Amino acid sequence: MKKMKKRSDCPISCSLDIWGDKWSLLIIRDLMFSKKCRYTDLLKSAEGIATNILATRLQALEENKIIEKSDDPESKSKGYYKLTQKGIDLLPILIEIHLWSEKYFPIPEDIKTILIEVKKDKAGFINKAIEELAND
Amino acid sequence: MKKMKKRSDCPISCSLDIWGDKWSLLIIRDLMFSKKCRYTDLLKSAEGIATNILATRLQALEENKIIEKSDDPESKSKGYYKLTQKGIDLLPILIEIHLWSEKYFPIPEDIKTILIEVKKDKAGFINKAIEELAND
DNA sequence: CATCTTACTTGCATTTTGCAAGTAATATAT
DNA sequence: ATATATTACTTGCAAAATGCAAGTAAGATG
Repeated sequence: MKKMKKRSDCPISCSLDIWGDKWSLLIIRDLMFSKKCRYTDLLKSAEGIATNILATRLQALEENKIIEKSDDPESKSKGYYKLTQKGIDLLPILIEIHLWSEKYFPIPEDIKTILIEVKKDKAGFINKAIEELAND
Repeated sequence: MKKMKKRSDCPISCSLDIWGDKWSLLIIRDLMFSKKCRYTDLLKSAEGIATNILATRLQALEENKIIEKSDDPESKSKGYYKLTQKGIDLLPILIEIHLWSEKYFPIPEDIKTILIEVKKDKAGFINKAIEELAND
């Protein structure tokens, strides 16, 4: 897998070099909120990612230590992906994207309900969620 | 300009459909933090965007009401771009990307200094910055 | 032991990106 | 007044990334 060359020292630019494409944050979203962790689960997500794109994105995210692949102890044919701490720490970014979206687009009701909780105590929500994610 | 088709109702996905590429957030960063507002200023940014890519991204951001183009009253050959409220409201996302970057990469000292202020009172910093941006 | 599932890989067409050069409408200098 | 420069792009083309369909290999299931 060819690495994206670092374009500058800007923190936004460095971040985008890693996950600044149309698919990476959706994969991270699935691992974070849906607990989808197997390759086939990720393939089934609403947006319909192509299998070769999924494979290359997973590899890039793994190389950048955002996710890690583990073997399923029950079955040798199954593996699963999970977020590293570096990946879990993207949660505040995903939350802010949700809040921005809510302001400017119609969004699903179930997500709206969760965002009401977020807005009551953003820092508290994030800390709790990060802790839960770290305990998996 | 061909529109990115909406892939799903997910707020993350809808957001990425608009600004989820390697360049859009860098343009928004420049308009937000450097007050670079002319076409040639944006072209000169550290990452070296190609002129045709800049033109298509600006058009897409304008169509999506993230930025708007105005004429310079002093000069007919000069125009400038500025963020709309919708664009200004991306600030919390950019701030969280900065904070994530700071945790995982070496980042420039001047930005670190600003992030110290951000961490003292995140909500306060964001409110003040949004207000200032809206008054331009 | 045959079929199914999982996790991919490969090949190829289409789309997007990147680079270089070109252009048209002002603006500035001589 | 004319020549040069600047601004804000557009165009053409090569290279890279994406998307789609089909294939594959190892392990699980009936």
